[in-house]
Amino acid sequence: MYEVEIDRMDLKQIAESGQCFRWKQVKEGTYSIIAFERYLEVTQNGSTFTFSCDEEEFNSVWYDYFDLGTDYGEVIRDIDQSDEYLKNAVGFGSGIRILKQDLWEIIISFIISQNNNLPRIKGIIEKLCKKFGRKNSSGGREWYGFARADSLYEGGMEGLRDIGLGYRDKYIYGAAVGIIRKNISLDRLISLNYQEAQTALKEIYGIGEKVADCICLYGLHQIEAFPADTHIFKLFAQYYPKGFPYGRYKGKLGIIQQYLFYHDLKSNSV
DNA sequence: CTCCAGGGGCGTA
DNA sequence: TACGCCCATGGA
Repeated sequence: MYEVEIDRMDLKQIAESGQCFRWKQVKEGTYSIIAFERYLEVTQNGSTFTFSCDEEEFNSVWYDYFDLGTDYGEVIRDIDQSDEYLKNAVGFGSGIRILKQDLWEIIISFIISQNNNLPRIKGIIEKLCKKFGRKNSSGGREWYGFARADSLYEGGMEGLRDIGLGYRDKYIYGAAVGIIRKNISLDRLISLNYQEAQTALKEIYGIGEKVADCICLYGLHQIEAFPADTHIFKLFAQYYPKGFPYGRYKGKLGIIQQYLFYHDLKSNSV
């Protein structure tokens, strides 16, 4: 157990912001997280967070995962105060952070996300991990690591039947083949800048501009990436008829996008 | 450039 | 019961 004070972080907001698919609410204020072949439980009480790991693991793994080195307050303070819609959206999701997640997991997760809804995405990923992930047990609990490329490769296209991927199955299998045959290099993607990474990702079968931007933002932490989906386009048409001020937020558009997306998602579901 | 399939669940009428 | 809509993309 490790207890720490963290400003501007809200587990519920992060969990529901559509960037992670393997968080589960254990009880009010507590979430279980599976990432990097580790199982973590975090409890939030105001700005006090209790991590189920020790201090060493918190510092070496989770500090980075939660992007605790970035001052989101600075981003928030820089918002154009005359932009009522954005100001409202930021106030609504001010505890959101852009997680630094595993690149392979993000590539697969966001290929699955295309033309899909959040509950179904989570269900598919859970099935994939159960079948192709490493089985772990800790504290009398059983959990699966993320689906591994080599396991997916060995399973072939037939292995993906009954997962519910639909037409996305060939993209997932293709990505696994790409890793095994070294046509896709995760290390190389990590070394590229945003534009280069986006271009390289779009060359992967099943990845277009939208998914490439999601992978840049959530898997490579390129915070200038601005994934524009139907939520964003609708909101732009309604609230920014003269165009969204992209230039105003250059270099941190990804964070701005997350506030807008989360606000739209939540305000439409209530 | 435009059009449309392809899975499947869910909200809406 | 039907139909549109999903954090789109590839292929015709």
